[in-house]
Amino acid sequence: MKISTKGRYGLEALLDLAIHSQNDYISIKSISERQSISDNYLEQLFGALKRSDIVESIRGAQGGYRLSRDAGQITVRQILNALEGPLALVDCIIEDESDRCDKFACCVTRVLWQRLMESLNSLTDGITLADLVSSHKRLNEAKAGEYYI
Amino acid sequence: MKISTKGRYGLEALLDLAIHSQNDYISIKSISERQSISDNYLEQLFGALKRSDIVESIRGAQGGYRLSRDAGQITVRQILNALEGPLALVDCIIEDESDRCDKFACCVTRVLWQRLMESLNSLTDGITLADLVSSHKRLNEAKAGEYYI
DNA sequence: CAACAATATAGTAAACTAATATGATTACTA
DNA sequence: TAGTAATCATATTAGTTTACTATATTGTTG
Repeated sequence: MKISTKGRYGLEALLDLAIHSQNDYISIKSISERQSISDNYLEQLFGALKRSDIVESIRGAQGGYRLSRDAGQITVRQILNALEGPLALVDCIIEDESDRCDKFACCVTRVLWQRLMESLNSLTDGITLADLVSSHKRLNEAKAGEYYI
Repeated sequence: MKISTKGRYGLEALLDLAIHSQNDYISIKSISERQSISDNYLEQLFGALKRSDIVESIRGAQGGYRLSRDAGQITVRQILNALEGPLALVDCIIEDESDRCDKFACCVTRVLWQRLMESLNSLTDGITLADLVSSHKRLNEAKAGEYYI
């Protein structure tokens, strides 16, 4: 019941990007170094993020990635959907999945899985990358404050 | 981001048990046949369910399993915890896990994973096996009704 | 004792994950 | 225009996990 490193790393990398880019393009390499994630692996993730129109890129030297819109317009749900697919705990509740079973017990529990997915969806819909950025800033200030004790 | 067959099969098997047992002991084999789940595999799941005090058993001929308390007192959360562990989407938010990372981006997203877990917890806390049973009964009646159209 | 059923532990093939590797393409800079 | 820094696209792989299967043991009933 874990999400994979795709979702975790991807979210952390996007947070790094949102913090370090002021609308300018940031290279995978610099993100990879700050967050200690393999740059080769990050490239794959950013490929998916680009296809989902969450980031845009410029190739070549001095190229890189930046958010394709304001951080406040990018939700955690969009990010996780791009990297992990739908937040469904079982396959049979995904729209285009047709391999539904016909056991009575399955039909009953399906409603349950659906409710869990909806709850994850609405929660992640309500949190944007901008929220994470400001939560990071608050965390940083709190940390800085500790030195004065 | 899927739960494993442990949680799925286990929940379906318990629902079957709740429906077919009136406080009497039901064999794994009969559940396995009704739900088409390998009986050998179900035995493992019921082992875990017993250790979590969700079912109790009697060995030997005419033995089997039954719920260790009223279905209304058994929550979906208890069942999933027994079979899948805590509903944590990442490891670093589990109480007894000490392998916390120290990357700033991770700390910020940790709060997010925590909120998702809490939401799953409170939702599954509010649904009991008895709820699933009655939802099954309603589904069955609706199905029976269809024949009269 | 024979049939039945839970209990416990070990083994395994297949699938999946998390990378790694390789090479191509593109664009900026000097 | 040569060199280099970067994205882009696939393929490969080591390791892990999943979903069972197998085997043996213990206990219960008739």
